[in-house]
Amino acid sequence: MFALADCNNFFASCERVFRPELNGKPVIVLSNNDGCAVARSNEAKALGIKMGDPFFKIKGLVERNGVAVFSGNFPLYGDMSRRVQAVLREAAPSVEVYSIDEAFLDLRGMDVDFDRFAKDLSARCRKLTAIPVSVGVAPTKTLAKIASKLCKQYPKLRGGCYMHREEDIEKVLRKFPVADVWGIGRRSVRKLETMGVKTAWDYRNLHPSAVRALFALPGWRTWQELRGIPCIEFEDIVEAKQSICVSRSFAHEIRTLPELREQVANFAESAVGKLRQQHSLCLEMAVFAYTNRFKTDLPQTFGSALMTFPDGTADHRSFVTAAMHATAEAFREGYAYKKAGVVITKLIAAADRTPSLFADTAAEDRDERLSAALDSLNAAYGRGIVRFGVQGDGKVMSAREHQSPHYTTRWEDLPKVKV
DNA sequence: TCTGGGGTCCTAGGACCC
DNA sequence: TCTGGGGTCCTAGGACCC
Repeated sequence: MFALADCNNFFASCERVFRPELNGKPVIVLSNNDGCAVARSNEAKALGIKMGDPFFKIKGLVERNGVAVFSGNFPLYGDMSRRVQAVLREAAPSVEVYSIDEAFLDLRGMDVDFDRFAKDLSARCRKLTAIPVSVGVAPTKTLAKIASKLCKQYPKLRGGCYMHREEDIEKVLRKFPVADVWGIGRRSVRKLETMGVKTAWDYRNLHPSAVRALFALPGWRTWQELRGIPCIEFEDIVEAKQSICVSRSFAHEIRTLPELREQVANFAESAVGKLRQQHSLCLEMAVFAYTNRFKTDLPQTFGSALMTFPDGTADHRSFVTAAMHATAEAFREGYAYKKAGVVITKLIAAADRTPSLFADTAAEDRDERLSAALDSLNAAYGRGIVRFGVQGDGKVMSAREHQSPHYTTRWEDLPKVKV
């Protein structure tokens, strides 16, 4: 058996932990620049607010209904996520953290009452972190995902449920829209519609050769998993990322190269920080910048430039320098840039590096010590405490009007308890 | 005025090898 | 005039996830 633990309306729930008066009230959390709704409490969902709705379009609705609005507070959500993970790790020997708000548990070989297990685990998460979590247990990861969704739909199953009997699975799948199945995306749904496949049960009953022909390997795996045959690997070992991207939309459009350079320098610094944390080197970096695609009356452009590091690098100075060259190459006068980013790819483990025959190893050692010193200063005193001049104030431009405090990650934001 | 950010896996097809 | 067979590696694009 596998379990999926899914935090309900995660970002909204995190905000509520520290604002308990908002329990039972509509809450939404916005994306970068207060752009879109990316999390909604049940009450906000009931008002018709959809995932990804642009904030400016729902502002009226939000004000009329007294919806509590929060700008995204990722340090808080990341910290709450770690707390939930810690509780999950106590419950099972092997945990796969699938996203910031979901984790699979490997229950193979465990001999317990799984229904009890699911409900107890949910209750324990609630007690220790104050986050509501839905725990679904089933014979495959795909079915466990479905089980955890059931917990949210049926009050009787709140917290946790165990789905394993063939007749129960059939009953559930017959009512479960195929579009909500893990691994079935929009494109596949369109194909399936023309074939009259509407529910997970319909999909499960397709002829295997049809599945292979139309949906290739991923669709095949999903088909098998719906039939109770596990074939999606349990990945509890965190692999180093193969690519790292840092990108943002700007609060206001950028028209000059120096302004763009400042933003990109900050993206590059953030990217190299992540790269160094996983002890990798990168062979390729791309900088891109583009205009606002929604403003169709303005001239549009998508500029990008590629830099390569044949020997691999994770050096702060090399990174920022390369990013600045690439920015100059990608930038064109006369456009209003709305979004830019740095993507680094072709990552290798630092230990696997083949040094150049002609490298100046003394200089490389010196550079590495400098980069390591930057890392430790920034870790000890806060990111950006030591930075490059081109980074300006070291902050990425962003509008966040509804920012909540960093309750758990910043001393001055610790909640005060009245006595 | 205002429309998110960050990933992975798979496949087909081209380039290249002997 | 005739023009094989079998393989690997890389890349771009599609599809999907939260």
